[in-house]
Amino acid sequence: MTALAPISTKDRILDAAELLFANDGFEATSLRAITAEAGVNLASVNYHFQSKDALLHAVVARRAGPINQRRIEALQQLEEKLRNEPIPIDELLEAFFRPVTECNVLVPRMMVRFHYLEARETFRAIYETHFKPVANRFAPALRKALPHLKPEEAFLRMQFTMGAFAQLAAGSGTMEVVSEGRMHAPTREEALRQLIQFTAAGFRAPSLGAGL
Amino acid sequence: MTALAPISTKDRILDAAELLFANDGFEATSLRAITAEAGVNLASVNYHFQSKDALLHAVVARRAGPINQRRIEALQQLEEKLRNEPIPIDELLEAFFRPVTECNVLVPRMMVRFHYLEARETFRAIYETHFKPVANRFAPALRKALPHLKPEEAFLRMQFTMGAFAQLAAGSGTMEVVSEGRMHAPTREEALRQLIQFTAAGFRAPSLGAGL
DNA sequence: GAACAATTGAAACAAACGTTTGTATCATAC
DNA sequence: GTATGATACAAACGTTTGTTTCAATTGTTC
Repeated sequence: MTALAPISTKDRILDAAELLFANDGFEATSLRAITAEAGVNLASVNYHFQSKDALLHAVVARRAGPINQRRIEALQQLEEKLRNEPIPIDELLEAFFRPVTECNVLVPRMMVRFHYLEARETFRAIYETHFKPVANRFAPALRKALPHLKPEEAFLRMQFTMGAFAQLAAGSGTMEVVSEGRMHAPTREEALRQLIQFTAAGFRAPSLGAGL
Repeated sequence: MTALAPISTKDRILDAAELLFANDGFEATSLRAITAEAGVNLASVNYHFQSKDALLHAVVARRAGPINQRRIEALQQLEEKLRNEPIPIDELLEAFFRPVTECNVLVPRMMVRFHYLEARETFRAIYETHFKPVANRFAPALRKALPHLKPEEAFLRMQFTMGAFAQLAAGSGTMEVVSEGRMHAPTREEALRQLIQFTAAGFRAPSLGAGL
């Protein structure tokens, strides 16, 4: 086998775009920066993909597919194990988040940036294609796990959870910077466990009742 | 008194920039879009402010000052009321978040976009100036409120909390869109109470101990 | 090894960007 | 009544953007 596999131009573009989109954002990343990083010609982006927007779709699609597949597999295993019993909220959260934390660190950061930041219209399409189906798949199990919450409350807390994860995914190195070196960043596994510990407790908190 | 006060060019630019930065982001918003929205001449941005970056600073500074002042006032009141007793975590969270939710809705959304999205170097300066001081002011009270957590855990959970709030602030209309109209968005007061309920429970969750 | 399609390369395109320029307008002060 | 300052304006600056063009090169198939 070859020591270093020859990487196709297409993949080199995807890798570079993923890196730069994650670090600088979509708008701020030029095709020239991408092709320079990838070591390929400028025109090859429009040749292999059709436009910068289509490149963004391809970058996301390459990662979202496997992640969502593993999410659904994990959910199915839980459903089979527990039959009709409600799935505990922390196991549900782990099924949803572990596949993301176990892949390349760049991916969640990039996705988070798109999640509520920029390229609004383009992201809308990405959301509909790659995130909405898996969200709909998890929704019933989530409802069953949270019988004490009204639908609006459960939904709002799921949003909080997404935000907490986003903060984790987006901010690589945030802890060192903000604490000025006094603290070390947790490993990915530690961070995942802390995220689940935090958000599961949030979900289990009593309903606020009347208000909402 | 005048029914509708004449708004200065400078303020019209600030208002328009705040609106467009919040909705489209910094990079994606051109000075031409800002001046068109404000109904002023293109050059007036570089006249009243010096650059697009400096305009961003001004937009943030106009809002961050009053908000942080009210945050610190609320914290002082809690400290005086409770003397040396630890401040309950939910009261601490309310002191921190209520001043933000009670101001113009655009502001938190805009700040969130900058918080871990774009204009990295510019935002670093904004963070150091407007957010770091108030964060340092709250830090000791937070530690005292969370004696069961290691410093790293407390810090990580504060990050989760920021992310949960960010999701709330960034996504105006998210609930209607994602739920496809089945749910109505909560009022700001309801959302704040839900945020505190969720994150306070997260903070109170037991330490994970050894790992981190 | 010739023929052909697929891919890459350098260069150029129009459009949009942030910024600068020079001048006009308007108060207020002398 | 004229000089002075701050502000507003239209126009153009040079640069960068995403995209296109077309010739050169590569890889594959007969």
